[in-house]
Amino acid sequence: MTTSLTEYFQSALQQLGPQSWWPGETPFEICVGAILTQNTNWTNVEKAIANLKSHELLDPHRLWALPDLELAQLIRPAGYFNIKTKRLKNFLQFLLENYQGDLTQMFAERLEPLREKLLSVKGIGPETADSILLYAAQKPIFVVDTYTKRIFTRHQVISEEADYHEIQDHFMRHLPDDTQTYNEFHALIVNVGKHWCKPKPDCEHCPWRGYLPDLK
DNA sequence: GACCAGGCACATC
DNA sequence: GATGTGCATGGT
Repeated sequence: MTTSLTEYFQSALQQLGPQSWWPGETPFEICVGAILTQNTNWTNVEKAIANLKSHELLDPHRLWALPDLELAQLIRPAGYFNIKTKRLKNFLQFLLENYQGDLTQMFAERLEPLREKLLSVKGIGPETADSILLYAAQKPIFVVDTYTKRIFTRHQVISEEADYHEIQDHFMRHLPDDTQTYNEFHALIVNVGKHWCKPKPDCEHCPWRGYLPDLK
């Protein structure tokens, strides 16, 4: 008995409700959050973003003008603050040089070319690029993260050795090619991953317990 | 005190 | 091409 991805999606949506992602107010805030949350608990990222907000720095030109040392101190709670300072500045330089700091201009580009350009920015990898494209630009691309790999390898939907692109491709082939579906499904996956499919899983209470393959 | 969190780039073999 | 390592804070 195998379960279609659409069934996983509908089941989680019914049990957990709409997640209303991304947890950010503006497209620029989402871009910043996507970089800050790399390998980091979201609650830590929230503190960093609150610092930027209180200093009225959630703006491409203002953030670019801020000295690296000051930016690093403000985003300190998000961890890896030195490397993330550099990554944020790399993204800002890209945005300012190519689109005059205007995300609307940047998002007017077609999905595939823009994805390639984002990946060329040092510090933006596939998950960060896709998060920006899906949640800030609202383009139809599926985001793969550690939870996605963990949950669906445990469920034997994908193989252990599948790479980012293979997993993404699998999801996009088996789901409606639709921004809202990709948005909601990824958010539901993170929810399930955070609460039940942890390194030490709590399968008994997981919304997807009924879909677990029989283990010997 | 150990473990974990919505990655990514880089060194080394 | 595969594998290992540095980056860092804050919550459980």
